[in-house]
Amino acid sequence: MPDSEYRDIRKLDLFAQMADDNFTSLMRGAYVQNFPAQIELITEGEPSDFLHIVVSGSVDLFSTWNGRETSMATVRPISTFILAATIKDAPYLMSARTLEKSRIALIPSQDVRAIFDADSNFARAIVTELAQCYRSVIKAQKDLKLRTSLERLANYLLRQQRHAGGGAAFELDFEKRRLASVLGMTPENLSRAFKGLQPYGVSVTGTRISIDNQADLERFAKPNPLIDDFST
Amino acid sequence: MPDSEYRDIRKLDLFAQMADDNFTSLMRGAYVQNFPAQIELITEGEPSDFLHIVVSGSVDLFSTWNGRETSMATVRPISTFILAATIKDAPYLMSARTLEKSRIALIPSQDVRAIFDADSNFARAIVTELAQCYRSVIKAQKDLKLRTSLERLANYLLRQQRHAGGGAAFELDFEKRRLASVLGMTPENLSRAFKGLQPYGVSVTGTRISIDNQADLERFAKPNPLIDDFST
DNA sequence: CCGACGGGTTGACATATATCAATTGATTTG
DNA sequence: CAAATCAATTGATATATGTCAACCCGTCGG
Repeated sequence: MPDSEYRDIRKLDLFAQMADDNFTSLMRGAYVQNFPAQIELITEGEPSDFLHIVVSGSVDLFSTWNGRETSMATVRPISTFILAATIKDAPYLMSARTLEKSRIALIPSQDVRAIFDADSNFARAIVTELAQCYRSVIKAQKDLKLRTSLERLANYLLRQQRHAGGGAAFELDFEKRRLASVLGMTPENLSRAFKGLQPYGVSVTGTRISIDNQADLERFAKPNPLIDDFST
Repeated sequence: MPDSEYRDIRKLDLFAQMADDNFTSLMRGAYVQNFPAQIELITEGEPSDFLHIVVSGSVDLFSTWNGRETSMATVRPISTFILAATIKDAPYLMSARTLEKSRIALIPSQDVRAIFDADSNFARAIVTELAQCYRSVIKAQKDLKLRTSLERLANYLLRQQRHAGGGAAFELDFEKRRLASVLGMTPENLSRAFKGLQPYGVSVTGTRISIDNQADLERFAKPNPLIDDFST
């Protein structure tokens, strides 16, 4: 593993505070690999042998049932995924596939569990990370159960806008069919939802979004920190 | 706090393995209180000063947005709620109200965080509990995004049946309007959904459910451990 | 006993969302 | 360049779900 990557991983909240030698021994068992786009990294139901870290590229977490499929989340550098399965030594609940050419680090789950017991800073970081993940899913569930698809899209755009720096115009960070799945609707419906937001000053050209009337859109979307603020 | 309650709480997965004196000091700051039915214990958005434990009775976790409300989960004895907010020292994402006369133990959040650092067995238990909670929400989200309301009801009935011992007839454990909210539908729709399951051998009399054709219902519901199995 | 109340149900209807088919437009590929 | 491909869009239509109003039927308190 190149030194720069090693340092990037070290800087993750999950690893930043732990003892040097614990981090080193965690990394000793780890390996890093490049994957092309559209490769299925893990499949739901399989045992969770490795904690995964996206070093570069991006990964889609999705689930299937009865022939249907839905996107649950997107993982971007640098962060981990399937931490909960690793901790519980339980089967993956979601599958993961690369969205683009990606570099993934794999840390044996048993090493993570062992170092957890040995390093209380690491333990605290894992707990914080898990609590964060839990709260994110709760927010997503509130979004799904309390809002219509039009409201979900409106709030998604406001979040994305803020994430992109807050300017009136910004880019969607993934293709619309995946956005539709993340928001819990069909691509056709997303297309109509964008039109439905035109009266509130939203215009779309390809992946470029422009919010021409911030106040109007916010009045419609009614964003709420207890749903839309990812940092708390 | 009576001795029997003290021992019951001690037996919780969360506290079972921790050192005696740590448990004692955790309980020293705690207090237990009786609440009547329909009392709002916590309100979303407020700071999370206490970890809550339902000793007896039951508690509804719910959320609101823009005048709408939805039930997120029901907490029954003996288990904790809002662990994640306590750990992160962040605002509650959900409100909680007693469904019936209930006895609730309250442990100051800062004590939980302090003992976490001092007791690695407690730390591990918290991580396991949080991972469990996280996975439960992921399952709930898959249920919501991948299934129709009829399918959700069918699978709920199968889960409830198993929970009740597996017999052909069993009782719903809460009122239908709340069940509707938990399943993400209106009471009217739930009523129709029950009718929609009649062809699969489901009959309903008040809160009593009878599954007359197990195989038929399962063929329709297609239960899946990665969504419906709460233990993994 | 009566009447108020609340949960549950039902029917009629409105709205939201999905589905299917066809088209466009951009990109890739031979 | 032309054919093939695929995401995105659009229109027509079907299905799912919500809303509103009415009603039923227990329970509870006067």
